[in-house]
Order: sequence, then C-alpha cells, then structure tokens
Amino acid sequence: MEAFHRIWKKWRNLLVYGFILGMLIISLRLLRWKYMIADQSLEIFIGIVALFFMGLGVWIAMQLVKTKSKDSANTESVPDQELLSIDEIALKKLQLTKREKEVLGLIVKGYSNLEIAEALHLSVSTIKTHVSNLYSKLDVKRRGQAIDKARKLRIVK
Amino acid sequence: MEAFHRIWKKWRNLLVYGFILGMLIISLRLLRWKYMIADQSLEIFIGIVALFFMGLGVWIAMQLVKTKSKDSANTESVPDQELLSIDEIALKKLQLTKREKEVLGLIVKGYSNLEIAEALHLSVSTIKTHVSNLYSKLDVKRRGQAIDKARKLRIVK
DNA sequence: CCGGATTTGGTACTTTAGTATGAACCACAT
DNA sequence: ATGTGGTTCATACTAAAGTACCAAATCCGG
Repeated sequence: MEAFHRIWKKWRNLLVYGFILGMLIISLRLLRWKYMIADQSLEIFIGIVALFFMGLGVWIAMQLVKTKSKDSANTESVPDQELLSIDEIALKKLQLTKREKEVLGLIVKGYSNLEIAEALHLSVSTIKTHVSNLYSKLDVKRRGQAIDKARKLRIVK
Repeated sequence: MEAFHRIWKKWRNLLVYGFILGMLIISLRLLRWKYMIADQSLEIFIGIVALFFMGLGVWIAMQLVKTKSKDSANTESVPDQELLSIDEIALKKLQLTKREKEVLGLIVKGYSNLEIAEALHLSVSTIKTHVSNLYSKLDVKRRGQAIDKARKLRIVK
C-alpha cells in the first residue's frame, strides 16, 4: 500500500497535467467553433494558442523541476517556537547593560549599525559605542564572532 | 565596444530564443497558407502548434534551470542522523556551489574573509568573490543577514 | 546631594567588508 | 571544437565596521 502511495504521489501531478491539457484542448476546440469565423483572426488565434501553450510548457517544466516542498523553502521566516530557552545564568555573567542586550539582539538579526540606530532612534555613533563595549564583554573582535558566541552561549533567541 | 560585448554575452541567449521564436511564428504562418486548405485539418494543425510550443516552453525552462540536474544528481539520498538536520531541499534550491557552501559554513562561524582565505588556502580576493556571489544567491547585502538567513533556512549546522 | 554607572554622541582614524570588472584556467557537455 | 559554469585571483573603489578618545546628560543608590 505504501509502494502504491509513493508511485501515486510521483505520477499524480503528471496525470493532473494531462487532464488539464485535455480539458484545454477540448475547450479550445469549442472556442474555435464559437468565435472563429473571420479568417484574419485565425492567425491571432493560433498565435495566442502557441504563446499560451509555451507558457504552459514552462510552467509544467518548473513544476517538474522544483522538488515539491511548500514547507520551508522560500518562506521568509521560520517560526522559532523552539524550546530554545535563554541561558539566564550565562547572560547575567556577562553583565550586559539593557542597551547592549538590545543591540546584540538586533545584531544577530543581521541589522547594520545604521539600521540599529534607526530602530532604536539613536545615532550611529552611539550604536558603535555600544557595539564596541559589547565586543569587549563578549571577548570577540567582529560582528560574526559576536553572533556565533551569542548563539553558543544561548543568550539570544 | 567592450561594454557592448559584455551586454551581448549577457543577453545573447535571450535574444537567440526570441529570434527562434520569431522564426517559428513566421514559418508556421507560411505553413498554414501552404497546407491548410481542408477545414477539418485545422484542428490537427492547432493541436500540433500547441504541443510544439508547449514542448518549446519545456525546453526553454529546462535550459534556464539546466545546472540543477548536475548538482542534484548525487545529493539525492542524504542520511539525516544529525540532531540539527539541515534543510536539504532549501539548500538545493539556492544552487550554491561547493565553494560557496564552504565559505558560508565558515561565515556563520564568525570567520573573517582573511581567516576563511587561510582556512581554505585561497586568497582574500577569491573569498570576496565567493562571498559576493553567495550574497546574491541568498538575496542579502551583509554578512549578518547572510548568517541570519542561513540559520532560518536551516542550511547550516 | 554626591559619585559611579549608564547612556548618548561626537571626531578622527584604521580595518574589514563589499562591489564592479576583468582575466585566466579547468572540467565537462554539446 | 566550442561554450558554459565554476574556480581562482587581481585591481580599484565605496561602504560599513570597529577603535580610541573625549565629553555631556541622566539615572540611581547611599
């Protein structure tokens, strides 16, 4: 039963495409007898058909190529309902101030200093000061190291 | 002249496809006037046109995503005994090259470009190139964003 | 009220990161 | 044979990050 299910899953889309194709052909035939009287519009009709089916071909190919996963591929935000509890002890040991924690939180989200400044309604100079002090306390020298360390210490979400 | 050459290289394929398309349309029109006398064969003709252009669409789409088949060939079966399993599907969609994946792995560890260069026995220039291409594929502009996105997509450990 | 810590912001400077462009090479497929 | 993608590296430039040092305002406990 499982084998059947797998096979079905594999070829289901193809069958659906075939069905859609058949429906389209039938409807096109009907359309033709309904509206195709003038000879000069026949060219246009054929052109439309050609373009439409080319687009359909592109779409089908895309469907076939893309590994069908609507789950997490292009979704921008992955829900982090994970039980990633913050290590409060490690956080306290660092003696970070309120602002420094805020800044760190934005740094790990990939914010630039300018973006942090705008988010907190501060100047870039101030952010740089906080960032610099933050690095001293975290014992790192660069942004990337700070992010890595913050995650490893589990002091950020 | 150099600028023209660059642009030409970039858009050549698109122009070629457009040209072929135009040629096909013209030839189809000629064919129609040559052989399309009987009314009942018009249906068949339209069907052929539709199928042909659908195939053309498939072909074009395949050309556009051609490189995927090479990469995805050997990464089909991946054992995920990892605790923190990485999203192979999302990873495949990004079409990152081998080097780009390596560089990304070191970036999320907080390595500087110089450190990455030393770790991989390459020059900083090369690392910068890889990093730049990586950012394009990840659709980000900075290191921190790349780290954040890589973690959210779960394409790194 | 005083004093230390925090917060804010500035100037000046160095370092790192990032972009744009070009070139050369190789592997591989058409 | 030719073309394409990937890799490597270079130069030249701009942007962002980071350091060092300073100084003022604010907050808060003793």
